[in-house]
Amino acid sequence: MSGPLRRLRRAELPVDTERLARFLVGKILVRDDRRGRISGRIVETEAYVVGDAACHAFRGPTPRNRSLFLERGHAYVYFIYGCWHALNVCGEAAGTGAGVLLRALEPLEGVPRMRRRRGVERLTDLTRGPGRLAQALGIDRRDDGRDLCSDRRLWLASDGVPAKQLRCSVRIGISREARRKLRFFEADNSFVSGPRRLNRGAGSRVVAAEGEG
DNA sequence: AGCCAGATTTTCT
DNA sequence: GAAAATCTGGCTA
Repeated sequence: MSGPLRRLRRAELPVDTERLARFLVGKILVRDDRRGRISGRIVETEAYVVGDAACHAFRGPTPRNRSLFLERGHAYVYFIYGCWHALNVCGEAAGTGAGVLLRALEPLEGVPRMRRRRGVERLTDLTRGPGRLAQALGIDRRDDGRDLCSDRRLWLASDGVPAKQLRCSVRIGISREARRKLRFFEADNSFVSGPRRLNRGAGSRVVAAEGEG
């Protein structure tokens, strides 16, 4: 059910953060180093769009968020709650701050290393949630600003398999602009984070996919 | 299955 | 000095 990996080119990334958030569900995030490869299928994203008070770029560039203003396809990695990192993909033209938070992966390669890094056994505890996935892949501030369309260590790929059914809901863990439905995920995928009420039933609705697999 | 409190530190007001 | 795009373990609010 998965073909060979093909690196995503910048030209095929939508030039719009909300569309990019939909586009990235079903794509692959790859971590390569001398010990081998860790990869996972992106099953949940959130868009933090232009003019959005919940977006870290809303009040303009600071030392922390400056890479969020890079051209689409670059990484913005921030540190939060004293112990976690989270990975975003920039979604607009250079100079415009907006991006897509990668919230959950379905593990593909490198599961033993993910287990060691996370200190847990259960497959669904490895990469379910933004902090967990960053820890499983060893992502930290050193990855901030990488170009995911050209970097050797951290990059985006497609295996040609599209997401089955895409749904959207409100975003998780924010207070500002909390009603906007900018969270996207694959329906009925057990690696998606968040409360059940958002993932099943009336808390979410079906949306059209963005592009091919 | 759902909800809550505590951990922990950077960042900006 | 408070808030923060979270996670974990424990209790049933």
